[in-house]
Amino acid sequence: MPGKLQDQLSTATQSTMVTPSTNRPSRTGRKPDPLAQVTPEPRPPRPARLLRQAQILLEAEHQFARFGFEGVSLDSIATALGVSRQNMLYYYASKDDLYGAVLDSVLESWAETMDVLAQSDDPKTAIGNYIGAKLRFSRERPFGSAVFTREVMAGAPRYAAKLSALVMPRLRNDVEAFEKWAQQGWIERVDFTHLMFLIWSSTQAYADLAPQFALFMGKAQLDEQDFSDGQALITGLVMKSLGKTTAPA
Amino acid sequence: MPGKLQDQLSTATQSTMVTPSTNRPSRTGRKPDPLAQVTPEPRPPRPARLLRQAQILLEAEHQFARFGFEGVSLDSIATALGVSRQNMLYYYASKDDLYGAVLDSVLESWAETMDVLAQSDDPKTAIGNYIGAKLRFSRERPFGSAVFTREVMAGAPRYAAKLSALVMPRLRNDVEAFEKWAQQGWIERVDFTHLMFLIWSSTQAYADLAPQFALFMGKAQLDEQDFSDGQALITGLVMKSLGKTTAPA
DNA sequence: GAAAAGATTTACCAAATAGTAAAAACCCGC
DNA sequence: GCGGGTTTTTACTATTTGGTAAATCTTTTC
Repeated sequence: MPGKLQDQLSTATQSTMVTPSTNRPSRTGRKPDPLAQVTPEPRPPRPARLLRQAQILLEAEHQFARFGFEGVSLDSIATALGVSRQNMLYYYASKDDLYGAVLDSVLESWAETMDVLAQSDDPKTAIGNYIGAKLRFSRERPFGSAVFTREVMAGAPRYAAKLSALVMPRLRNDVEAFEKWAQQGWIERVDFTHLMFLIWSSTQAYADLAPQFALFMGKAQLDEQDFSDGQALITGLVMKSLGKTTAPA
Repeated sequence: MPGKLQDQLSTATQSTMVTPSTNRPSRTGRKPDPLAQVTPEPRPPRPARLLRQAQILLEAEHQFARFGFEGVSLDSIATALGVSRQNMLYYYASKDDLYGAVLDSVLESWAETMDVLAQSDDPKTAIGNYIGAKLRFSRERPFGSAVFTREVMAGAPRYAAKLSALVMPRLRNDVEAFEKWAQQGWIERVDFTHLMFLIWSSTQAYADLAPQFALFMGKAQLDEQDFSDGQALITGLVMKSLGKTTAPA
């Protein structure tokens, strides 16, 4: 699946740019150009490097999703990629670094889907788009989704700050969107906080618990039809509970 | 919390009874009574043993819930209990044994709540009781709940058989209960499979994601009010989606 | 084509981990 | 109090793990 890798390439690039900690300092400790101390000018990384980083990130995401941080060894990631652990440590200086990079890239996409709700004025289309976006994320990024859930379940031991900074405001924002619509009389007033919890958990489940869902349905994995069935069910439930789902004029 | 421990004591007892594998064979390998090979007569374990087993099980449940199987060391469980790892291995012969015992005891309670749905003829009360039972389980056994979810998320690498045997039939049974009510015209027909997924995941979230929910609500942990708010929201949603929720006569 | 920067390999290490073996201490019914 | 089963402790192992140091390719740049 080269497409998927390509998708993540940009993320890897960005991640590298943002966190230069992955650019190991040269072992000699000597500056390459002592005259230009103010501008280290860390010349752009080669494409091959970005590709490797993306490959590592992808494999790490898969493994962290299934076995969690402690359950994955750098060796198992490295051998899965056919490289040596030491070589991998050249790209990500430590296991924590790698894990952080995975979570960064996941959280970025995750946060985007949270923004979908408030992007439309009409509650009906907004909610539909929102649930659709969250389920699409579950379908397209199931491993990343699971990494995220695992981190939350563990009490976010190594990501509490970013979670608070990225996730909480968006949750709050979404609740406020519901509140606004209720105030305008476009939707029924229910407990929007818990409604968000329900939407969050039920859509997330189509990533985290998908294997179990599939097992129950007697198939190897969920197909597109299952996802759209789930979307229809969830959307229908939420819509109906909010009563008047069409914005006037 | 001595009450909680007491609650689990029975489970531990039962678990020991059911799985005599935790009763280590005597190190000599020599039968204590060569005349009575047919009736080993494994004299009832002392109360102290059961207590210890229950303590170990409880602590293991807590730690496995947060960090998963691979993320927990026997030492960390043992030191948390103030005993030596080797002593703990006397009660549970291996890490897998211990993990299996935890999952056994959790799954037993979990399966019980699944049976609540089909125990009433009236859909309204049945569904209400069911969602209530599942949320109570999330509240009273959050760690066990999380262990279960973690196992499912990992693809049930060491528990697939029991999951299929215990969970799947119950899920199926619950879906059938919905189907029956629909056939009798008591409830609206929706996709009951996905409805079960929604109920499962949204109630389970009040255990697995509770810390995150609490964080969002600006408190240290969810209180009883939050759980009943959640129950009201979920129940209301499901009820409304099923339309006619009162059984005729 | 030589120097420099980038990438990979080889060698090594200290800590942690699950598990084994057997001696020692303990407890309980008689 | 004594003998037999039941715990607990002590001692030890083999393996895995994340990480470091430095030598050795390999590629780019001038």
